[in-house]
Amino acid sequence: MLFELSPSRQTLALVDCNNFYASCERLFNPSLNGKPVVVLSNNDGCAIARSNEAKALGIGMGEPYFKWKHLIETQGVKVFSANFALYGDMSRRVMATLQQFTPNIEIYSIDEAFMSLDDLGIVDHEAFGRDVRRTVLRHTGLPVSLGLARTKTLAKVANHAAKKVPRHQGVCVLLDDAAVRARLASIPVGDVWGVGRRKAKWLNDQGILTAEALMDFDDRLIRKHLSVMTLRTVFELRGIACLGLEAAAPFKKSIATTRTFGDEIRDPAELEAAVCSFTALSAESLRGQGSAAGGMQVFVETSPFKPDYYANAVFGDMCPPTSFTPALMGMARRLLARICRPGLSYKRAGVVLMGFVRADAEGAGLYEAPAQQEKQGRLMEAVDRLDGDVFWAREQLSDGLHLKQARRSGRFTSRWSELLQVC
DNA sequence: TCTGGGGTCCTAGGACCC
DNA sequence: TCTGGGGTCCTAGGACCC
Repeated sequence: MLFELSPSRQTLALVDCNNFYASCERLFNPSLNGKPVVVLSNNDGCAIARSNEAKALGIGMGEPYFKWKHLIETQGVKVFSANFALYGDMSRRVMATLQQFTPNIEIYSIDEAFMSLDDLGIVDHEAFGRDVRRTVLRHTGLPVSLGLARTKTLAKVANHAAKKVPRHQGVCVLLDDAAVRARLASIPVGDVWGVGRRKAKWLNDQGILTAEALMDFDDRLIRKHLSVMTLRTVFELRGIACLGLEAAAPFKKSIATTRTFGDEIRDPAELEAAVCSFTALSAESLRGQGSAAGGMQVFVETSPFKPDYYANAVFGDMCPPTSFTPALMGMARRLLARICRPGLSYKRAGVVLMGFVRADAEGAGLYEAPAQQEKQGRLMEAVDRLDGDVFWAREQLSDGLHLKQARRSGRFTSRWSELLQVC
């Protein structure tokens, strides 16, 4: 049997910050309250967060800036370059507040967390939700919404309702079977967590339009035409928990640093410097989780919106696996040399680390003398403590990371270097 | 003129093996 | 007309999420 088939008795809450990045900008600039606010992606390319007022103007998620730029003049839209240092810091404050209610939380993304409510002795779930909401607002100034339900997928549904249905005022409890069914009937199948555009289209073609219809659909057809993941989603809609709370942050299996450049790069030395910067950032994150990388991918790309598009990627093996930045940079440069064609203007590049082993595992650094290894480790620790204020020599050539960020707000909460325009 | 970044997982298909 | 079959491993590409 694939799954335990009895309905779940657990209770989960999904806490989600409302329009997170836009709310963070408002926090330090109250004059933005009530006005449409949009936060842009790197290079000020497209919208990645919108206040409710901005959504009401029809500015879509991921919509390119140039398409709605005119609304700045006509509708008074306030626009900001992404300030990930600020958002990361605010996220940590929100999560710390949630952890005061229970240590059993799963930080799912920068602005979302699942809380296990079992063992808390909650009698009135609605009142509990309101308490969490009030407390987070008081501690951080950020508005959140809560959805309470028996499974993660239903908690997502409840959270959606908490945001969209005014009478819920940010808290929706969905524990009763009849209430679940009624709610699912009002939700388009494409809005269900785990059902993307492609699966929604297939389901619509089968006559499945709502989450309720998906809940009642044929398991065998789901398994045959979609995937086991989608079948899990269907079970979760039925109140049968297939996805557990993952309290410990899982080890990443790959770590990538990639950027689209604000201005295209023609000079191979500059491209190399940028790739070295990406390597240093990925390596820092790698050491942060105590891993060493056994593999690396480097890729480059010209603008896909121009003729003579060129994209290429190459893999290399690190033997033994390492987290030592100079060794990783050396590999990155060798790989880049194999795919970088002179004369082209590059718009995007990236470094992906993979094939991780624990940094202290046997085999990691097997061929380095122990004294050498220890020296390298101490050096990297010292570098990481300096928190981005150190530049590797080859990075310096890159003059930052070639990002355009015309409208970034101040670093209200961070001492991070102004030079490194990354999260 | 101007279109993000960082992840995970599944599936299909080929190579290879017995 | 013709075909063994089943297993594993790897990779590329797709789909999805925030």
